[in-house]
Amino acid sequence: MLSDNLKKVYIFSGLDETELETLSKIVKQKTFNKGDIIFFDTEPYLGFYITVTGLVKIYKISKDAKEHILHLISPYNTFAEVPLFENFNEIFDDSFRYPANAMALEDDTRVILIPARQFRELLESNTKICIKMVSGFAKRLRHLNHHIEELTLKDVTKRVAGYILTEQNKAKDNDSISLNISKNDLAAYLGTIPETLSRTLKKLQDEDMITVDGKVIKICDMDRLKDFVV
Amino acid sequence: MLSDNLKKVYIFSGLDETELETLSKIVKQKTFNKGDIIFFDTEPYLGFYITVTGLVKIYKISKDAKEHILHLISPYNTFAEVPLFENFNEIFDDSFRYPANAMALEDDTRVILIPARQFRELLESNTKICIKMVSGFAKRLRHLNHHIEELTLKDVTKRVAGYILTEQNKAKDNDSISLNISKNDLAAYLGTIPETLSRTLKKLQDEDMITVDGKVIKICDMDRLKDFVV
DNA sequence: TTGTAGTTTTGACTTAAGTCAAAGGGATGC
DNA sequence: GCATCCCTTTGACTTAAGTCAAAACTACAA
Repeated sequence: MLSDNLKKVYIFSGLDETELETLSKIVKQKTFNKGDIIFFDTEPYLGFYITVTGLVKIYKISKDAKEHILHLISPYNTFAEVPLFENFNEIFDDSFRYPANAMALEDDTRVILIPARQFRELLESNTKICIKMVSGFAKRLRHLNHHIEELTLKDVTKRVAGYILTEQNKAKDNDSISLNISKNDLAAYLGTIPETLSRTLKKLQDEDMITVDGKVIKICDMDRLKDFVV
Repeated sequence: MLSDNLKKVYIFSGLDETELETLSKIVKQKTFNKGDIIFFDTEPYLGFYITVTGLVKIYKISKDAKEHILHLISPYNTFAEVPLFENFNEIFDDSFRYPANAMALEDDTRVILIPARQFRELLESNTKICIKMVSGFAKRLRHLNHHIEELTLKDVTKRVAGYILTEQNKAKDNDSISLNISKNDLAAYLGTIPETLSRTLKKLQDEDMITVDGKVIKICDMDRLKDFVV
């Protein structure tokens, strides 16, 4: 049910049943297939989104068609909330655009659109949501800081090794990870290109730190991998 | 006066005189000289800061001593607010560290420290501040998104040209800018090294787009510079 | 003024990572 | 089945930007 989905979203976790009902009346649900565009950075801003199922990539494209992925949004996480706060008045005219592009990476990617105006009204009357919003932004800021640190201070090999360790840490149960995105997308996320990523994984394999089998990467020498990334 | 300074800080701009008085009693003022460390990323988190005079750089250092500057904080802007929202309970134990390093870049750099606990209490009772905090974070997020876009999608020459145009846009009055930071720092901010920055500026000069005289950069061919960066 | 330290520039060289082109793989649909 | 498309890998080559070392310039202090 819709309000059950909303409840699982961090910023809405403080709302009671009535508030959730009210909210669920103003939101819109949409479903996308793999490769479908959710929005382009040229479109007027309508509001922010929640991923309910599937996976969404937030990305930028340069003039010469290079792509860089800023975020990968998994279920019950939000995206495109930043423009909400652009400027109290300007949001509601048509000049506002989405700050990046969003694409579904899996079939049956379901998202919920929260319209900007209604949400802003809710926010101004509800301190709890507001504080959660700040916390959510803080988390996002930490992620971006970390991302910049990785991109500027580390070479591709260290970034790849770092990504593997982070993913393994999330899964935690065993020493292998299964990529949920294509290697093309992983390359774009790590600030490199598929060819280089491929060669890098091979290099880490030749050094006996990992084994790669399709989308499954197994960590063979955790210790060496760890003090290699730092 | 202290509360006059606080009033000029965006997130405090909604507070009345009494609230400002209360706030000014819990804050601490500190003065630093050029090159002084305000905090290291190894120190326990005390609270966030406001720059009142001077300039502060927020930066990261890699194991092999490479530096990257994340932000440059000018007067009446805040820094190190993100950890405030790390986790409601954990902030107050000693395990919390600053997420990056902060250094004064000018003599007589004055900052105000807002202690974490007291500010959190203020925040929970004051929706206005909370909304301004979200807006402030949104602005920061936009900046970081832009920064990542620059670093990943553009080469050094485009980044340098982009920086010049942004600075000129801020000043606005004429077509030349005066760097307020050293070229070493500018290089670290643009994700490169001093040698490369020097050569890049020379290249832009040879192409007759700019002239460089010490810290003053004059834009000679605005149009060409503009459609060069995109 | 000279000294000293820090910043910036220049030159010669190296290298990590990108480009281009082609060949394998794997999945999906007809 | 095979054809098509996309993803991934491999090889050969190029290049942007980094490294290292030294010189030039700047600024302030003795």
